Amino acid sequence: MFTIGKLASLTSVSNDTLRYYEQEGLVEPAGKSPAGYRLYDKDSARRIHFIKHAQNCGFTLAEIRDLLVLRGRDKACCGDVRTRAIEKKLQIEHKIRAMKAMSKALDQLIAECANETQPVKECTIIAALERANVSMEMR
Amino acid sequence: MFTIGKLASLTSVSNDTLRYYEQEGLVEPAGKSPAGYRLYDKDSARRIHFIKHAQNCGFTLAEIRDLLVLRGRDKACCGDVRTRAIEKKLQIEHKIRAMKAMSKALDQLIAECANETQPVKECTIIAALERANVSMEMR
DNA sequence: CTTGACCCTGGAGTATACTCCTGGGTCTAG
DNA sequence: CTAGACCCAGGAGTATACTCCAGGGTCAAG
Repeated sequence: MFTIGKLASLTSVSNDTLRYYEQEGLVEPAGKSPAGYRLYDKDSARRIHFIKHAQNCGFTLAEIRDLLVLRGRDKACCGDVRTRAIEKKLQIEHKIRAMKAMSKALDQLIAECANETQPVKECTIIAALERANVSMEMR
Repeated sequence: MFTIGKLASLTSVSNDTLRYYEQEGLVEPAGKSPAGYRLYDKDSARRIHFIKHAQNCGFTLAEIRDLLVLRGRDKACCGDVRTRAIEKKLQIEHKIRAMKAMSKALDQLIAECANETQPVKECTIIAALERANVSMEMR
């Protein structure tokens, strides 16, 4: 069991952020000290890592909370989680395609702009980005 | 030449958003009507598409403005754009790796949770996400 | 028994990217 | 010549995800 500052440094988030997550229903301390200090355990750290990872991958805090709540409900069916997972996977795949197109466009730009003294007008970044045909319907 | 509503529907953004972009220095109308209506041309539409695409790929409006401003400066060297492009490419590659890990974790989840009536506790989404080893230092 | 590091709550402030509202002018079809 | 659709500026409001602050309690070391 450790206090908030410890968990904060273990997970590289701030005390404030941890309290904010608690307020938003994402993490509960494992317990409280007699003085009212939040006390956390290893599981809390795993939960924070989970949150950060999921966030990194494009889940919002609300979505993450949903997943965490589902996990908590013994009666919830796998199907619920599965549906969400499939939905999210499609979103992620879409985003990956967009990012790959962007990456390619950047590659081209980097290659073609090797001449450092050439004026920008000759650069192809804008053309490359305009060419890249990725749908716009993403958030 | 067409008015703001036309451009809005052509590019699937709202009138308000277009005015906001103008305010933020991202798009100028090609001209104004005698009554003060904004008038746009095809280039405006291309610019909006560029903005939306770049945004979709993780550029912030500030970064996009920088790129657009650079394009406008005849004297700017290709090197400036190139440096930004390389930086952004690294960020994008990092993000793509994270998303791929997430996608894989989701695949696994979807496969393992094929039994729709299985309780969530048996699901592996959290485990999968916790296993996925993607660095946390991303924004 | 005090000092400094740490913790608490509650609330305000920040950045980004919109989104909506008020109160008014313009334009086109019937 | 009027109704309805569209445009304007300026400013307030929203959502997300923090971040900071005030005012005060707690705890371990010396």
